[in-house]
Amino acid sequence: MPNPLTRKLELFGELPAEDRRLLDAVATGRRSVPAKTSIIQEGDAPSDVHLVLSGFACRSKVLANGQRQIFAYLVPGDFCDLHIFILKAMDHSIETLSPCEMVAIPRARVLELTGRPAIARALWWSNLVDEATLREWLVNLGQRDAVQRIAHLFCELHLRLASVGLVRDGEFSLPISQSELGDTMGLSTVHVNRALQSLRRQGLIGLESHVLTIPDIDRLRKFGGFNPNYLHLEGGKTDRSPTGGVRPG
Amino acid sequence: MPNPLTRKLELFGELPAEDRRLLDAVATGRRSVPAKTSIIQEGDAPSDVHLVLSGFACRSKVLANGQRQIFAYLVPGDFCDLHIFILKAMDHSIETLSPCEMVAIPRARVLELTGRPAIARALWWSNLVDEATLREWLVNLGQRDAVQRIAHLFCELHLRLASVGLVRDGEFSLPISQSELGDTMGLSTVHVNRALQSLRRQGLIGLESHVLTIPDIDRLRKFGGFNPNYLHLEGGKTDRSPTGGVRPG
DNA sequence: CGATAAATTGAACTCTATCAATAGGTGTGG
DNA sequence: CCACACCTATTGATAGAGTTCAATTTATCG
Repeated sequence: MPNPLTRKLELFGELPAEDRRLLDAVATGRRSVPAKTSIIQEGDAPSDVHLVLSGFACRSKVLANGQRQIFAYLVPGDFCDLHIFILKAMDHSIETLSPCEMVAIPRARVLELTGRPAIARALWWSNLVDEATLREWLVNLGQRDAVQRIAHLFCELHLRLASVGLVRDGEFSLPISQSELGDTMGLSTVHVNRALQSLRRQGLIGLESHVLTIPDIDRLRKFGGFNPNYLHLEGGKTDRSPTGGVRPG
Repeated sequence: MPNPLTRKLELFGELPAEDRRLLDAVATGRRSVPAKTSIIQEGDAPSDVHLVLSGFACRSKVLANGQRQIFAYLVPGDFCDLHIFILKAMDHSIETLSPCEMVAIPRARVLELTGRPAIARALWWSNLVDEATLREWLVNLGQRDAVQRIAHLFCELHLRLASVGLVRDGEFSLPISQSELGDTMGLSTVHVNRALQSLRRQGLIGLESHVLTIPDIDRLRKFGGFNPNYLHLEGGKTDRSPTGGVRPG
């Protein structure tokens, strides 16, 4: 059973068996981290690279006045801080949203991985996708109203989680609070609540006890103006169907 | 006289003379591009890498309803599309804002550059800074009101342009319209206009015939909540003074 | 100098935030 | 098992920031 990192990187293209073995081996020594726990603080210079194996974490920054902006969700298969090889200090923080399983991979081990050309290319691809995602979030905050904005985010999570096998029958676990959603979308908690009700009322989503249900993903995509091209999944092993290679079940 | 690319990359660290020579040589064959001209369209798979030598260009995306979001300004020394080595197609467009001078560098030439370890590292650094900038813009859109938002953008441009020698006495050329500013900040043209007036009224900026004057950068930074750490200039040849190594003149 | 784009202003309207209160859930200690 | 504390979700009412529409003035450019 491949770990989520291997699974994600193979979306870019098939990996040599030896590479796959190396990647799978990296998931040993996992540790459980409770929800709402800081992994890395702004200003830190971590020596290990952290990888999420289960649960949701996030990148975020807290302003002087206490406002917080979350600018990425880290889901299983995502690296937290690959840039430590270049940058002197973190310019943002990383913390868990839900209880997570993580591994801390020593620099040397990561260098071993990036020494393998296929892995290096896949990691580069993954980094470019992260960057494209950031751009799409900017479009989301700049151009869409609250309801569309949240719909768009849910479409993205649906696809990203499906690509690591975490979606079943259009349902997936969304272990975050409405206030955290607000910090993600630049909205107040109250308004997030009302936007969610609007989505439910329109039958676009179901959301109960932190399980999100999307009865008709195409409808939600149309509503939120979601176009999956920025996730750059079309070149790899996935197909070009409207759902971007993701099928229920 | 080094070109702006060389100058920018040396902010990360001194380069071997031979590397510098290679980088400077890349600026031959420049061509002039008028304002508001498309360089690369979403969906394209460009074969050359484009570099800005003078003027302002931008990354942007236009939604189905005609709304546009600009998510990066490309100023002298910035590459437009280094990712063509990995991604199959552009997920956004690039166009000039002002008249620009650009060069199209063939893939092979770029590979020659990235074959030099010091250049490769500097380019990686530059890419990470671009990504951090994107995150900061997300904070800007998500958490700050219109006036602070614009103030923050101006502080960033001040520092970035100063780092390639384009700021004199707190003044620099800002060859973009208020409507483009609006597309950048997720604001209507009308509101941008009023926000600019507010900044002028407070004596935080002067802006006349596309020349921006910042009489007191520290005051503007405080107002906009600007912290230059995300531009990661502190590790290179610049100092740690409050202006991040940038001095008038 | 005329034509066109950009900047500016006013007024009405909308979306989102804020304040405040209530209800539901969960975990802890007794 | 209950009481309590605390956090999350929900609802109502009000205020504010930003948009939209429309008109006018000011630049800019051939």
